[in-house]
This record gives sequence, structure tokens and C-alpha cells, in this order.
Amino acid sequence: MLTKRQLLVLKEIIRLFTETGQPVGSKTLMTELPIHVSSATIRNDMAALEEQGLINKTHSSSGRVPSTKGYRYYLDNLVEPAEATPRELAAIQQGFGGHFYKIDEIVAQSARILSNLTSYTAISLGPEVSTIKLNGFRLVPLGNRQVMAILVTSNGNVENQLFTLPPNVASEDIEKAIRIINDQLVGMPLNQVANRLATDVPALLFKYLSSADGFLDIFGNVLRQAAAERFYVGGRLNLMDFLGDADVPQLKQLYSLIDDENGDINKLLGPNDEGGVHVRLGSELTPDVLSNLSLITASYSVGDHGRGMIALIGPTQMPYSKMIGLLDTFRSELAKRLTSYYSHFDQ
Amino acid sequence: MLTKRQLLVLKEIIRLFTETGQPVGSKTLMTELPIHVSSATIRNDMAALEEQGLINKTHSSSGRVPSTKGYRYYLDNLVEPAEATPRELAAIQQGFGGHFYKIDEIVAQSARILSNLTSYTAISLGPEVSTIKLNGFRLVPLGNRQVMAILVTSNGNVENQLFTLPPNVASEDIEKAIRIINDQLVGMPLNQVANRLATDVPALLFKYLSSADGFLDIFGNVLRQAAAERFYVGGRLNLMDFLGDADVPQLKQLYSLIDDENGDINKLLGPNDEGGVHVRLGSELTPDVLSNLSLITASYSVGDHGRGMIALIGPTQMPYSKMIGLLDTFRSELAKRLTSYYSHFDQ
DNA sequence: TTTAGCACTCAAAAACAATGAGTGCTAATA
DNA sequence: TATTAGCACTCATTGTTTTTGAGTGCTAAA
Repeated sequence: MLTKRQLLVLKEIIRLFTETGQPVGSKTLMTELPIHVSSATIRNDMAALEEQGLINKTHSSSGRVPSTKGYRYYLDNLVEPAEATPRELAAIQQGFGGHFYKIDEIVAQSARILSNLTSYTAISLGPEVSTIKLNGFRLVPLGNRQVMAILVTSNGNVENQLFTLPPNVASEDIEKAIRIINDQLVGMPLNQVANRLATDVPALLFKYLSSADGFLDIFGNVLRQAAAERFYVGGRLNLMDFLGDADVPQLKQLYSLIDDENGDINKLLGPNDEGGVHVRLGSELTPDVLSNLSLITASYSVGDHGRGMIALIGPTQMPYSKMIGLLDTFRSELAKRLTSYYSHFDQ
Repeated sequence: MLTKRQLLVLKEIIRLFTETGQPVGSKTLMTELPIHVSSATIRNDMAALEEQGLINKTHSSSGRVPSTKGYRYYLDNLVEPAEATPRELAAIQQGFGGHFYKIDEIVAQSARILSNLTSYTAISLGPEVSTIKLNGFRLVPLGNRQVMAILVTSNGNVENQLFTLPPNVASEDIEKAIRIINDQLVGMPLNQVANRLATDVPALLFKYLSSADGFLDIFGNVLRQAAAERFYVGGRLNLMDFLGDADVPQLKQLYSLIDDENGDINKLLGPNDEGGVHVRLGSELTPDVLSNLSLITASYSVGDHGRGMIALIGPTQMPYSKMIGLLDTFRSELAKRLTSYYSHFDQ
């Protein structure tokens, strides 16, 4: 349908537009293209490309700009991912170099590294498995009726929360509660634990304890924390650089979207079922705020510790070949780092 | 030096400019002022005010705008703080109504409430005392060589950090270390503890333990966390509303300033020695990014639990009388809430 | 199929005019 | 002496017109 030269023209338009941000005209293309044809010939090709909806004019006598459809075609057929440079690889590895005590620290760090590397905004979603189990639950009395609740999961995650006991709670009651929890629930997947907490566990506790209410709340709370899907954003401020000059209202909307801790981030990122690097842009993106942006996602797997996802928000005119290659390298480095982290808990 | 009518004119210019954001002309003033004089008379007064540098023209034939000096004069001599409305008071009290397990939760909440109430950006700095003492230090083993370090201070603050033991650490060593720490340091002000941690404590530990290095790191870390001055920002996004349309670079600078967790926030807020509500604006503010903004600070004291501070960043043309009154009410409500919180630890 | 040539389009910049809110000054007035 | 009416003047803002130039589509020749 499209000739080889026309594809070359499309590719070049995307390259130049990405570089300069300006519509690309036939004369410019004539000097930039590796082949030697006149500007009139290129104009004919451009007319064909426009016919297909792959490029657009900003006004009747302007140069051309790639359309969403054009980018889509480019991404599906033409783009050649560029390897990450040694310098980039080194930056990634150095970023992951330190010692981490929690998965979340690694995940947060991954968002920082990626945003630094790209100058875009990165969102990192840690690996998640439905098979995480409850490894233990403690209450550490700290004096003054303050107690710290600590929940440990099979993947080495630790959640804690401080709370204050009601005045009338007996300390043997606490110990009993702890014993019951640990006897009954340890070794069970977290979602099952949550289930039982909603069904038979309360009765069980009430059988032995005088007042189990506050206790249940706390346990439920920490459990929810442990099961919650957390994500980390790196390079928040970068949005301001690439998001159109002065579109402050859009900026604000975007930040609310990103900062919304309890909002469903998956709605934004999409499912992370398949491996590989995916790009969605413009009208392909669901919340309308993103309509002039581009979202690159890459999922990775950490053995049987589940799949995570890392995403990049940037302008539509991204250097895709570079970014796709970089993200591909990045996700495998991140997976490597997480695997090494988990190896402590696998013996 | 200035006549009564001139002051009235200044006050009215500030009121109108705050309301409309537009330069105020002599005709407008004529209709708005409570007294009846001609626009020419007002023009003469305006000339006098301009002579003093209290108001400015934006161009040679424009209306007048209050200068920084004009605002300063207004704040020092003319402003009449307005009482917080019952509705505002109710909002504050409702915001502080819930149960809090940590001081920091209250402080963070205070920033949220204040920013909601004002639509500006609020910074809240919790009460800080040099007399906080170390109440205890624990290490809770969690399995897999993971340990949670917990530090409790005399004001009920609890800091914790997760870490992993090196493979060769004996558990009796840990207990010994804990015992030494608690015997030697509990009851001592945090800064003294930090001091001793830098001087004689290491030797002490090394005397009894084979390897105390990682252990010291952890303790030092948690101690630093406990002693750190933390602040909370509410209504971050509001900056975008009142900071000039489209001055994205300034926005970005401001956010870096505010988000900088380890930066010295006191440099921004100034000392909180005196009580009362203070306003600084324009060129009176030190980081230049703030030069077209206004910063209202209010400090409060929570008995012998030290002094805290709450601040508001907004546009220079704020409704000062309202804001000053509101902040005054707010700080006393916050102090009340904190006092009630601390009362648990005072018996 | 490609290309030279040319008329045509239109955003952007520049030049110009009109409007009107607001000023400073002067001279008359209370 | 303080106030005011009157008037010429200034200048940001808005609207209009012109000019420019990059870029296009089309036609006819190579």
C-alpha cells in the first residue's frame, strides 16, 4: 500500500519532528533524506501519507506532523529499538548498587533512576503476587499503652503501625490474641487471611477475649497495608518541562492523578500481563488528561515472586527507539536486582 | 507625615487590589471610599503615597498597585485581623477530631486542614524541643535475619527501621548491645545521646561485642530520624492556582524548594522565637523564587513540649486581615490538640 | 515516474490607528 | 490653604491592515 520511500519519509518526519518539535516541510526532508529526490516528489509522497491519515498539516500550507495513527504505524512497523548506552547501564547499576532493607525501597529507587535517566516521569509498581503468605504478627509494647503492631509476610515485607491500647485491656488478652492469630493464620495467603478476618476470626477472638474490637481494627489495618498495591513516582517535577508551556490546569489534573495514593493506578497503566515494552499515546490513553502525552510501560517478572511494572510518562514526540531500548534494559536490571533481594528469603 | 485620608486611600487600594487583582484608579476610589472627595483630590493623595514608595504605577498612565513597602506599612499599622468564622472554626475542630497515634499525624493533618481552608499552600512544622529524651530502644527479630529497630522518645514519638543482620552476629551480642544502650543512654536528651554515640559509646560496645559496626549504624540512623525536624506540606497543588499563570519555571523551583526533605526548612520559614502571626512578602523573603509571594507564619507553644510553627504560602495580594485572624485561631486550636495528645504521656 | 515551475494559502510578524482608562498640572473656587 | 473642574497627555490594549515567507497542490514537460 505504501512504497518504501513513503515509509522512509514517514520515519524521517517522525525523527525530525521529535528533534525539533516543528512541522516538517518537503524541502527540509529533501536535504535530510538519504535518497536524492526532488521536493515535489516528496510532496507527492506526503500527500499519500496524509491520505492514509498518518501525518497531518497544522494548517493548509504548513509542514506535516505525525498523527497518532502515524506514530502507531511507526511503533508497530518501523521503530528500531536502540540499545542502552554503556553509560546508561552503568547509571542503572550504580543506582541499584546500595543495600536495601525493603522491596519498596528498591521500587522507589527504580522510579528515581528511570526518571533521572530520561528526564520524564516514571512510575514503578512493585512485583505483586497473590501467593504472599502471612509469616507472623507481633505486638511490641512500648510503654504508655503504646503498642507497635508488626506484620511480616513471606516475601520479606514488613508493615508496622503504632496504636494506643484502650485503658482496660489486659496484657494476657493481648498475648492470647497474638497466639490465636499466629496459630490460625500464619502460613496462609494474605487474601485468605483477609477473608477469614471478615468471617470466623472475630468470633474466635471474642470467644477468648473480653474486648477484641480495637485489636481487630489494627490487625485489619496493617494487613491492608501489607496487601496494598503501592507505586512510586520519580521525577514528578519533570512533567513541568515537557507538558506544554503554561498549561497549568492540565498539569494540576495530572498531578492529582499521579498523587492519588488510593486511586486505581492500574486504570492508568493498564494490565501488565504480557512481557515486553508497550507504548500507548494520544487518544489511545484513557484518562483524557493524557491525550497529548505518551505512556511507555514495561512489565517484568521476578521468578515466582510475581510481575512488576515500570512506566514512563513523556511527551508524544519522544525518541521512541531510545526509550524502548532503555526501558527494556531497565526492566531486566530491575528484575535482576529484585531477584537478588528475594534470594535472602528463598532458602 | 501621611494624612488620615491618605491612609484610608492606601487601605482602600490594598482592599480593591486584593479583590480584583487590577491596578486601582482614582475614579474607582472615589466611588468606593466612604468619604466624598473628587477624583482629583484622590489623585493628589495618591501622588503623595507614591512619593513615599507605598504604591506604584504599572505604567505611566495606569492605576496604582501597592508596593512591598505599602503592604509592609499596611501590615504594621493598618490591618485589622478578622476573627475566624464559626464555620471555619468548626472545620478546624472537625479536622482535628479523629484519633491520632502519632504527633506527626496531627502535624500532617494540620497542614491539610489549613490548606483546605485557605486554598493556599500550608507548611506545618511540629513542636520541637531539645529536651526530648530517649525512652527506650528495642530490636525485634522478625526471622530471616531481619530485625526491626524501634526507638521511643519521651514525647511518645516512635521511630522504626528495618534492617538485616550480618550472618555472623550472635543473638546474645544483640541483647548485650541493647542492654548497654538502654542502661547507658535511656533518660538522656536526644542530642546528648547523639553526642555520646559519636564519642564513648562505640568503645563501650566494642569492649563487649565482637562486631558492633552495623549495629551502631542502625542505632544512629533511627536516632537521626527521631531527632530530625520534619515538616508537612498541605495543598501543594494550590501553588498552581495562585502562582502567576504559566510561570512554569518558577513553579518548578518552588516545588523543589518545598519537596526538599532534607533541605533546611528553617531557612525558608525563619526563626520561630516570638509568638504571634508574622507576614513577610516580596523582597523581604530570602529565596528569590518567593519574591512575588507572601509567607505568613505563626508559631505556637505546647507547654513544655516546645514550639511549633505553621506557615502559609500565598500570593502577595492576600486578604491579610482574614488570613491573620484565621492563622491566629488555627495555631491555638492546633496547640490545644497537641496538648491533649501529649497529656497521655505526661502522667 | 519524476521534476521544474508557478500560483496559491495562511500563520506569523510588523506597522498603524483607535480607544479609553488613568494621570499630572493649572487655574478657579470655597 | 485645601479642594476641585478642566484639559492635555500617556500608554496598554485592541483591532485592522500589510508584508513576508515557508510550504503546498497542480500542471506540464522530461
